[in-house]
Amino acid sequence: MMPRGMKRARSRDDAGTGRPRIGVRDVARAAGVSTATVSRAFNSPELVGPELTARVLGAAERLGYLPDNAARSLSLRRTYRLGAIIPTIDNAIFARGIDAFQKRAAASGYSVLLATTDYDVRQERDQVHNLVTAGAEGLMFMGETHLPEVYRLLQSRRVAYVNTGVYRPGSEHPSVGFDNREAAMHATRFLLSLGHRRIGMIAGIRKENDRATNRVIGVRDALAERGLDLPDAWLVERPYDTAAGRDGFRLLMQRRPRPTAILCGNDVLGFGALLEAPRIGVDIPGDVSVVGFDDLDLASHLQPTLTTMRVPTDEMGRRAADYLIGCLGREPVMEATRIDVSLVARESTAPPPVD
Amino acid sequence: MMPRGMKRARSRDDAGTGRPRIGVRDVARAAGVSTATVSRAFNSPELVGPELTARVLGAAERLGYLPDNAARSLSLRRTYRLGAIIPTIDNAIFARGIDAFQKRAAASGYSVLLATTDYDVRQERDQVHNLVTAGAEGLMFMGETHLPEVYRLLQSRRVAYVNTGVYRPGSEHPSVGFDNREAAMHATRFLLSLGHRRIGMIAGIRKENDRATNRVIGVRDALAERGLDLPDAWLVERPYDTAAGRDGFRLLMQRRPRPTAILCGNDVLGFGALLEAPRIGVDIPGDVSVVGFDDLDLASHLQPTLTTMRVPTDEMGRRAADYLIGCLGREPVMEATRIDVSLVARESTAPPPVD
DNA sequence: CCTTGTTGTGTAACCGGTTACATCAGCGGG
DNA sequence: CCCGCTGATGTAACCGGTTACACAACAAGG
Repeated sequence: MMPRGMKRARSRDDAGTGRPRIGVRDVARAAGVSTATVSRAFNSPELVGPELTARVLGAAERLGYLPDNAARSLSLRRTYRLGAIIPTIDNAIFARGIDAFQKRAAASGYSVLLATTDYDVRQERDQVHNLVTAGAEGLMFMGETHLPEVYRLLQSRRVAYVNTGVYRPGSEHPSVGFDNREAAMHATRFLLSLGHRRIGMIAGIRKENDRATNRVIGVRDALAERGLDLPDAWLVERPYDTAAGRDGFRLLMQRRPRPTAILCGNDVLGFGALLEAPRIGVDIPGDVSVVGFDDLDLASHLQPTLTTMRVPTDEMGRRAADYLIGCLGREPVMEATRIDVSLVARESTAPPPVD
Repeated sequence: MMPRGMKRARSRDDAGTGRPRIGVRDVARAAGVSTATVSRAFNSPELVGPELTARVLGAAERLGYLPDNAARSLSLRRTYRLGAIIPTIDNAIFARGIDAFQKRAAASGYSVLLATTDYDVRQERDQVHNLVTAGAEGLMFMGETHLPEVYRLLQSRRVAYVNTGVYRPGSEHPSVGFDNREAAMHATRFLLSLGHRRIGMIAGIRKENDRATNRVIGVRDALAERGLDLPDAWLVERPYDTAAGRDGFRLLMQRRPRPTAILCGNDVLGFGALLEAPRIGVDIPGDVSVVGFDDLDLASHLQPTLTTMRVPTDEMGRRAADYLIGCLGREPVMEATRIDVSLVARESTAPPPVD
């Protein structure tokens, strides 16, 4: 029969490849102290005599000790892990937000798990489940439309979360962002102030997307203030990519009467409009004005430069991280944080043509 | 003195907010079985009688049991967590790769930790440290230039890793990607075949960036094959953003003699060139041909459309995930995987002007 | 000199799944 | 009828840090 020691010896190396993993007990032995002292030397050195601390750290260094994350998490009942769930990482606006979120999280000792949903709430639900079982203590969402079971899961597991890209002060759900309806109204009012009365829109897909939906509502509401409306013929709904933007623009340009200004659901659609125009002989802004949404890097480089709503997603990502970290640290946190968006007027907008 | 039970009771709820967390022991009690059976019912149901399995799953469902990730990781000595480290998420080419990487990982039950380095190897080292201590079992890198201590850490911790965006069959480090020098040579030969002899380059920052470096070398080598060279005056080095691309293009256009073709270190720089040209009265491709690198979405939409090297980063991300997962599953894996890149000829290239 | 603190360190029991090993039931063959 | 084997289930010892509590040493105050 195998001696007792054998089993333990095998269980402590990496899959039989030799080299046992080094733990607090090893460091403790090497430094001639107890495991408690080792742990304290790392996490609260002020509780340990200075020369002992040095001895422990020295031994740890010498042995190449790195604490085991899983054991630490289990013992502390804290993972220091956040999750971020976005529709797609392929849109620079989300990418930038995630980048800022991750950097801020890292600065506070949190790591970030990433997942994408392709704008599908069912994929979102699955990913939320994945992230939560992977130990995420806090989740950053894009938008506020999530399946009820998602909110239920978060509640029952006591996972902190925050909806970004939206601002909803009264809501039961925390948010960091801005009011999409209001922002769209602002952009629309700008077009109205230039003299436009026939305003069309290339919107994103509204199904299960509160931001896309509210931007359309914003345009409608701003038009309604002047007794105008947004006829179906002037509203096209397209996925957020450049080809779709071109396609949508071409379609709107075929309408008669045709709109003199077009508001796009985001910059990528706006780029499509800008790039399609010269190919079908439409002058921007001479014939038609175009407004985007997000202010991506390229907006200021295309010809003409694109008038757009600037959305500081990096700021949003940082604030979202701050919110979650604050929650988890049991600090007082604001339930809703407003991020300032502003209209950046560039070359793609002008008064409507006189005809 | 506080009775023994008290402490345990407190330690089992979430920070005093009530509701004790539900564990295998609770499920076992509710189902009238042992903890071993509960565990087996979840992880290897074939070892458990069917009606018992059902009883266990039912009880778990009823109690809202979700296994604790940390405990599982500790016990299994597996985290099922991968890390991805990229220069920046703000470039669509990386974003797309990460997206594919994450999706493939999720499909195999792995979650993905994300970190960015801003093209700085010291930030990279810190992030590697973060990800490893956060429990990453495998790491995906961009490029192969990493600090020696990074490789040392990975080795000593037995963390799997793979360098992407490069292809290095003989190397001691696994890679998934393509040969950047060769790809740049290919693009350069294309320009040569159009008749260009004065070829310039807007390169990315080469310091600590093997891909940027090798692309420059590739251009040089392809030119050398024809007895040509790349004078310093025709090589500008710029960070990967559109403004820098415009700037670099303007500079090259001021050189006398000026190049008739420009190869850009990536598409973002290429976009800059394309967008600057009309503003300074340069016709592309009439006066100058421009080639990009990556084939981002916009490359086929700008006017003129951009000739570029297509790099299927999504495929690269998937393969990288496959590689790491294979390693961790102790399956046989290839040490180097080649990803096909190809030149996509579009409107931005033509024979040089006759002058 | 004997309390009463204060500070520093050690012991060992946690955290919550997993699984080696023990146990027991049922079954076929000798 | 008994033995050995197979298959299902239970018991309890892990995994590796953390920390409540015990305890020792030493200083200050009475």
